[in-house]
Amino acid sequence: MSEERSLNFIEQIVEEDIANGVNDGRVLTRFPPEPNGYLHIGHAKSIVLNFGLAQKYNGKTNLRFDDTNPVTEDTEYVESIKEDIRWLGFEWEKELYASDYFEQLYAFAVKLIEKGLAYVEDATAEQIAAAKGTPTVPGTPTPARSRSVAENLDLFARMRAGEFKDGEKTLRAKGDLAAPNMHMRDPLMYRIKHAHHHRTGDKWCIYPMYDFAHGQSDSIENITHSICTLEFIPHRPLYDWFIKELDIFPSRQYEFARLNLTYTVMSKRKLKQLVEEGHVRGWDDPRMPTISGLRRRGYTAASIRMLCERVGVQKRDNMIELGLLEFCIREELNKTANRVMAVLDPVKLVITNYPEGQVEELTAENNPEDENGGTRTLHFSNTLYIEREDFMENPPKKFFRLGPGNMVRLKNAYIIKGESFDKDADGNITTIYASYLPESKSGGDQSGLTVKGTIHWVSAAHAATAEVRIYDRLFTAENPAAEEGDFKSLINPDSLQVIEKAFVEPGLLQAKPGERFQFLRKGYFSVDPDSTPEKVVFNRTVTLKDAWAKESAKGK
RNA sequence: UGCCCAAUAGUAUAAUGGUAGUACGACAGAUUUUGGUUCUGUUUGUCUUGGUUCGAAUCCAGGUUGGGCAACCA
Repeated sequence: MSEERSLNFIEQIVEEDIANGVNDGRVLTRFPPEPNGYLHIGHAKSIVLNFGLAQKYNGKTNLRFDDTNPVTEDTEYVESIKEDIRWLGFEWEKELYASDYFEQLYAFAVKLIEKGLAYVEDATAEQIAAAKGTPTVPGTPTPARSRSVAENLDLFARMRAGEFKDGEKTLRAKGDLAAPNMHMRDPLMYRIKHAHHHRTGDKWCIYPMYDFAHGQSDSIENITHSICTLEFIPHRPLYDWFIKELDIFPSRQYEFARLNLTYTVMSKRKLKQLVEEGHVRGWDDPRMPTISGLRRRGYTAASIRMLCERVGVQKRDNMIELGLLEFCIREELNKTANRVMAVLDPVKLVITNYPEGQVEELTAENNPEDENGGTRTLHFSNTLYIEREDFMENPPKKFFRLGPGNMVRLKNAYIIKGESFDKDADGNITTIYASYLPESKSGGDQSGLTVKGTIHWVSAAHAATAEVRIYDRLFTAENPAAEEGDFKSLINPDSLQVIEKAFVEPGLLQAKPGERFQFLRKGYFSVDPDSTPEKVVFNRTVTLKDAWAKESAKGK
């Protein structure tokens, strides 16, 4: 009752239908993936839409695998798709397969033949294409178009019986060869494929085409609102035509614009290529826009759902900025992720006036955004690691970190003042020396000083090591699919950086795969399934917003 | 070229004939033991030309631009 969110155009249609008593107000949607690849975030939009609509209007959603092409499909994909939908937080009413309807669809085809609305074609693919004409030139009938009903019935039965080779015959609908919509010019309904199907095995050698399977499957299930993407708009007249001529339940098709995200690709074909050619480590590589990739990267289901809700549902093509997805995950993790300190690019810091060998226990807040987040104990000593970028030999004015003579606070510990440093033969700083102010201890600061900067650290003697994988956008172009040439030439060569030995708080050794943390000042990280008890592996989900990075980039 | 779909700040999205609003971003400031968070403020928009109307982002017509379709893929 609280929010007054306006309805998207599909919700408006559904509400009108309910108001008009269409289907007695019943709402049944379906999510219909072809099991030939892994789900990506574009599918998430469809899932959130279909399942969300049903939830909102007291309906149900079926999961239906559109498995009408045996040569591309596999059970492996079926399993991953189910896992991903569940992970996103949705449960389907029925798990169904278009292949469950092969017998029924065959009967539908026979009915159309009997009505004189379908015929068995002898022509090859090339001949059919040639006879279809062009958008401006009407098609011409092939000789087979005038076959008798009896002959068509006989031939179609023999197609099913396996008397013909692949490509030798097809079943076509008798449409309108002059139709401006090319899909109505005698579209194919069945083709012969002597191929093993992942569910029906070798029972069938003829398989229905999308156009003769999808709408009919919707109808068989009594789907009320069949929601698909924009490219199926030209198929809708066919969808309606089959339903009308078959006189079956009138499911209705509605189309929305698919989700596009900057700096990635969203076509299954391209994603498959990235996997098969080894540009990424697999479908669940954390750089992939797949659901499994995003999950491994550390994205939560809620953040993906939030994105889908924020981008809305429309008919205009769109390109969503990756930044919006990042906003969604930061928004959630800021509230839920415990803060820890991790030094990714370490340099040694020695506190010259802190007694050698002394160890002090300090208290640190786990999450300032969470009152019940609790605290943990940190160990402090005279030798620490800090981030290399947190020290500058000649700091510019706005650099609020450590430098010779500069003061900075060590998070949860003391204020220190930079003194000197050692360099190796190559000019790299090897050790930084600083002094600390004993009266500036966190929680009971008596120093009266305020410093601009606070940096994170770990005690060298107490730190654990971990592998940290830093990810960046997979492509260098905003819209790789739109660029000239091979999209793979636009792959970002620096999309993965592996830090073999980062220093982290020792407590992190107990972290379990999937756990998420904020590495203070560095970003949100989640534990990768590659982790072992000996070596924890972290994936960087997303950086924190970084005002300093922006500021320092200005000078260049 | 034929048919179809679409067009509102940088990106998305609302306003359904009656004050063009919201979010993300950007910019500025305040707060801050994370250059994070939070808070405040600022900036930028109805593709175009006509028409209907007291009144048009919205309806109509023409144009422009972008996208889709012409697979034995889905």
